[in-house]
Amino acid sequence: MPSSTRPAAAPRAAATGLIRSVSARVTAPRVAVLAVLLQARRALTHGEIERRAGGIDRVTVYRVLDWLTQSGIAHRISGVDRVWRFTAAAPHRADGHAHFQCNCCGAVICLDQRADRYRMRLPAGYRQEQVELTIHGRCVNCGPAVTKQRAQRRYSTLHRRALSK
Amino acid sequence: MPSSTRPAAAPRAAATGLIRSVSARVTAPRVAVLAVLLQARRALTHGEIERRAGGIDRVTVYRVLDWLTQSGIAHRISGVDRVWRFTAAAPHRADGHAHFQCNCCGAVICLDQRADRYRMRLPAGYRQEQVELTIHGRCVNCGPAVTKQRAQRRYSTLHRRALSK
DNA sequence: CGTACAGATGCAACATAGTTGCATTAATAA
DNA sequence: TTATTAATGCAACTATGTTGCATCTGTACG
Repeated sequence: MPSSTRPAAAPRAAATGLIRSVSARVTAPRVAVLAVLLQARRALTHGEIERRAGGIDRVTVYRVLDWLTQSGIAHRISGVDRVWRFTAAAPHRADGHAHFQCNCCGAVICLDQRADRYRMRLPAGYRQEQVELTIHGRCVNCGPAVTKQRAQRRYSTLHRRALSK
Repeated sequence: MPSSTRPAAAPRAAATGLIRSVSARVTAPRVAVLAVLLQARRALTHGEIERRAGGIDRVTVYRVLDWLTQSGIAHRISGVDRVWRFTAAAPHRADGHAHFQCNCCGAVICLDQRADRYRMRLPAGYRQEQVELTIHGRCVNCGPAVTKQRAQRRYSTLHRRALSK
């Protein structure tokens, strides 16, 4: 099959289809960014997406990600490290699923379990709208934990460092 | 009681005691910051703490908050708006309790319910260490919701604005 | 196929939250 | 009272994200 030999071709075609499906303009940055998300096995930060998409303006990447999120094509997660991460929003997990974030490397993945079935007792006058449930721990790449305290200390600082490269 | 007429006296005394209880130096910035936290009825951002503590260097406030968190005296929460918020860590809620964050004004409060009883199925090789459970919705001050979509759009932008003043 | 135009892009400048290095100050122990 | 050592304050820096505006381009329409 000569037309499918380039590895990046399939995600780009899927990206184009998704963008067209919300009747929006199919532009190079949108296709590139969405193709990156479709290929990722975990949630990516803006920086990671920018690097993988290659040659697209920083601001445009922000705007494309905003747009993808508002269109429901992508999904935005806030980690403990004050950084947004994005995934292509597969339909089965469009809303309310739980996440995992690694205490060591900061990587975020989506879990299958729903979070929005938890109803909490709130003070009078408060209304529950969404539930955000994130498990923190060690991912498969980071192996078994060091001490609990060391892990704690790494929480905020190391995350950012490890991920920004 | 002449010694308790100044309203700020009691929190400051409590703050001093707490700092001494971990055998650390009792300094003016530490007492001021911790007294602010002890008086707060919700989690405060760095900016709010700095303003309320009055006249303490920005960096020192960051360092005091870091130290309070690492000493277990204070407790750090990451909201959807990429801003740390801090509370004095009451013993009963030292670990694993849920939080509420308002979609409208961004305010964060601690809930009584524990979050760490939730065990999630994780992919092979992943280890659960902490659970973070945050309910998003409308707080009592912000009243009933507008449309769901409008609330969504406000999610990231309005939070920061509303809170930074 | 050519053209018009809404809307997307790219650039520069800005804003905000947090961090680092280092000289000075001050809380505690002796 | 003094010495020691940790904490402070200042300046400069980094990272993440936003805004304004001129230019370009994907799409619809002729």
